[in-house]
Amino acid sequence: MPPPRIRNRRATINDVAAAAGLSRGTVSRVVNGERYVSDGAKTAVEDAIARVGYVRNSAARNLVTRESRAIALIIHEPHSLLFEDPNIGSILLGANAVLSKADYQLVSLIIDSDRDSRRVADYLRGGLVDGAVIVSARASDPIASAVRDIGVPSAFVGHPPGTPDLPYVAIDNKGAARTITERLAGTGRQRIGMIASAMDRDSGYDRFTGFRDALGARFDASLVVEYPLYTYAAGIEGMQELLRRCPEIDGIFAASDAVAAGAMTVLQESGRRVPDDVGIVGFDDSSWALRTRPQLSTVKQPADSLGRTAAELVLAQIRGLPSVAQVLDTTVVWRDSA
Amino acid sequence: MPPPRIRNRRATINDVAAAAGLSRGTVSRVVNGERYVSDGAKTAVEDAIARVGYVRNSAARNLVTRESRAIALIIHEPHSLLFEDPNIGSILLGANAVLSKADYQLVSLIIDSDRDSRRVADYLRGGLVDGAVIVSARASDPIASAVRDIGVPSAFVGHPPGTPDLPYVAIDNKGAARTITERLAGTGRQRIGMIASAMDRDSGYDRFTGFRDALGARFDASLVVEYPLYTYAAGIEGMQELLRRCPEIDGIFAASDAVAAGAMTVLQESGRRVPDDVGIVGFDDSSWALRTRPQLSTVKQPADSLGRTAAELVLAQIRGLPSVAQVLDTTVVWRDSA
DNA sequence: ATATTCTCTGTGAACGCTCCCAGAGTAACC
DNA sequence: GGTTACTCTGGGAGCGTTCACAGAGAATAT
Repeated sequence: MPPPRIRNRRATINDVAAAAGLSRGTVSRVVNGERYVSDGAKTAVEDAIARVGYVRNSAARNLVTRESRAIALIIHEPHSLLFEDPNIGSILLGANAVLSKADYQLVSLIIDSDRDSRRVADYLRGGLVDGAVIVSARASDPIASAVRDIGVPSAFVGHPPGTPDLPYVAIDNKGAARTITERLAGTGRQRIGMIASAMDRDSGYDRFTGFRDALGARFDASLVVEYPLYTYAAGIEGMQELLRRCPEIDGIFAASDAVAAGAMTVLQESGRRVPDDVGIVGFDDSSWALRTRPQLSTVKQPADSLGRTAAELVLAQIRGLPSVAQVLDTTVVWRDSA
Repeated sequence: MPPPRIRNRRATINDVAAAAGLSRGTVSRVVNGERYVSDGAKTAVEDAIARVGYVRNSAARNLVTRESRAIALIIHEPHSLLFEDPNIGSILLGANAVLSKADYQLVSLIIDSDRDSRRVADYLRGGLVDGAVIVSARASDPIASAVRDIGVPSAFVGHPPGTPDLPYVAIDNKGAARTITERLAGTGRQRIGMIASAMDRDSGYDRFTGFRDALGARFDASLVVEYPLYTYAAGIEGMQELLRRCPEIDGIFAASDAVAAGAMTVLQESGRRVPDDVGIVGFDDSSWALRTRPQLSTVKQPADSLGRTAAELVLAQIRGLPSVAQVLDTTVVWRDSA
């Protein structure tokens, strides 16, 4: 008959109870700050906890309470964008602020492969989180349908087509694109083009349609180029291509500030003056916008609020309250590039 | 006497066993892919799982196995840096790649307040992760000592002073700074200054001392300015200050590429040509370096490998293998800014 | 033919916690 | 002085797993 356990066990609630000369139940009450504990018992337990070095085992607790007090934030971005997209950081911090205040732990899970996708789905299914915020899932993203199937309270940042029934928080990309395009046209530009990006996402597609609608009859499909990602590199290539197609182009709507920054570099290297020869506007009002010379006119996207609101939507569901999709306002920030 | 439970319970392993006409043990064996289960039993169980919609409860599993197969990546960055520092994304993806292959889930926890700090410590203590990678903890960071006290396998990216006994992976900031400063001096510059940042971290401090050592007797403390963060804004301010102090300055070592980009903007707006009038070098070889005109000479920091190696150090500890601190190589990338 | 090994299945005993109920003691009310 | 309420404590039951062991039957070796 071997000794029951050699492993140096971590202290459990029973060890604390023994050390304090009280029962498991009382220790639990102290640990959870419940009522109906005498002062003497409380200090005895706190003493014992310190003495034996007790820390609560979350797995055991979660098992019986059926909750984890953690919310996942799932980031599904193409590799390179994780570095370039400044919105993600803001969304993350916004969500964290809300959840932190509600005493929930935000855990970020990134998906960078199919394998990750499956593992993350398992993580959600296993009950390790009470809810999930999904950032920038694209159309027909497997994680989107997995989330719905699992039935965990969730909210999307952005509105991926094909998941109509799940709560989301988004901005009116189309309306904002229309507004800024109209203002760009209002500066007297005649040949206005667009460097579109990420057309497989609502954000990219809607910015394009807003642009098209704004120009109406003046829309010229040959002045639109399209790239998969919102990157500086896309701006470089896109601008080069547009100049090749139409050297007299005098207005550019770039799908994001990073794209606009790339485009501006090409414009200036080609000897064109911004905004005198060519006007250019971006989208996001990220830190990019302040780094170009001249500074960018752009659409301010409330990334922090997107994160906050998404978190609130998830919390509402957890609490059994109704939670409806929300569209947040954007504003045009008019600087010097157009 | 009310019915035992109204709540629509999720299916458990027992429900599966009943549906399959087999025992709990056999179901468990199938779920975990163990040997010694007949083909008939296997398909019967798989069938039953699909029928009742069973998913394993991770809390119960973690409780008995005493592991979670998850590793935390703790990001403790000042608010604004989460957007600007491109290294973080690479570190994250590098760590994720290694852990994913080993079938561990990476969970990122961000610390943005003292409250977060405590909650994250609780999360680690609670056994919800089997290990932790800590990114960019500063000197005397409470989370650093918490990690040591908790005794969870861990590794630091970077080497915060004051935590000598924990494994870390870092680059030789001092040596790299010395090398690139020497090469900058080798281009014939006479008045070389530095825009230092983040001196409360090993990276910032070591880059400064490397710079000082490289210049030896030619080091001039009045040509060094210091800012708390590695930002574009620090580059702007720092360069303005240096030009005020010494208009004839002709060489700049910026503590990071973002800082260098800010500095270059100021230099060019002041009418100085880079590299003809002033040579400038950065640090990181981030995407910033390719965005400036001329492109930056800089030190290539293997951010992806830092993440990978840190993850490997943690896995080694979990497996009971020795894990020792590592210093990764950097290389100088010589472009056109100096 | 017997002993040995291997395959397959079932079941009790944890894992460490919270929940709930019972019960003892004390205080408050009429 | 008896009912009623409130405070405090202890301990059984159960959360959903895995693990270890026992044992039955089939295959292989002696």
